Amino acid sequence: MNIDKSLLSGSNGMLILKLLEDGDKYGYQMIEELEKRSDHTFDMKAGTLYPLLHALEEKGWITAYDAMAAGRTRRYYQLTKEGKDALREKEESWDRYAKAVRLVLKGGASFG
Amino acid sequence: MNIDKSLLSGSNGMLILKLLEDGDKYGYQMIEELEKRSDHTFDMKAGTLYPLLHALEEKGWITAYDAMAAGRTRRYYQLTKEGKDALREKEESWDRYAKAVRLVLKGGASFG
DNA sequence: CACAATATATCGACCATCTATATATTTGTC
DNA sequence: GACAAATATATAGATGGTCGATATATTGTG
Repeated sequence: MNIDKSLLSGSNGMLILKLLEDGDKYGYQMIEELEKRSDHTFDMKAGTLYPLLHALEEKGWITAYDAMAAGRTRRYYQLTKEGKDALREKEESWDRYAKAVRLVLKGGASFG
Repeated sequence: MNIDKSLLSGSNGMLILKLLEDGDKYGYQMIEELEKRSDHTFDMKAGTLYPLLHALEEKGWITAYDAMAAGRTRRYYQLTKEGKDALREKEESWDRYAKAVRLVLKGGASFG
């Protein structure tokens, strides 16, 4: 693929960045919101999310801070400027990819 | 994800099966047609395609036969009944997945 | 008090894909 | 006729994303 392949398998990164557009969130909350917002299609695993959050942090796309809530320390994540830019690019890549898949699935004769 | 994850990263299998719906094809031809039909978005590598074809063959979704064409022996692949069923399932999974991504990207407030 | 739900985290494994490489034939060009 | 480019198939090694399993600690419920 000549389009960002890390998105195609790794669309989870895009989805997490998207969630953070609405405001800071902690890990467990993201799993729940992703499930709700996807109409119960997505069920991201903790074993997927936390390594992903750390990877996004290393890229400088999100930053983390600890805060007390409900008598418990929670680790909140915030979208950075760079994260917003990355999100925009990933959304564009996704649109292109989804459109291309639709073209192939619509299929029939050859194009060109 | 509670939907067929092998599709999400591995949408290539679905796309190949789809191409074969139109008729038998050989490997190199599939790479070219995929590029044309996707409006030059997809550029599948030979190192991706051939292992994939062998995997699809092992699953019984396609069968292979050799034929002469242009003074050269080519290995053609044909979609089986099981392959057609698998394709239908993968298309449904793709629709669900793409719809869920759209929901998240449309985003904004929380859903129920 | 036990148990489920909440909350974060790491590890080992698997699988899809890529790059690089190998090999052979056909077509086009000088 | 020689050579390069395109055609055609194939495998090996590496990378990267995701999962299941596991660990740990707290909060709410019966």
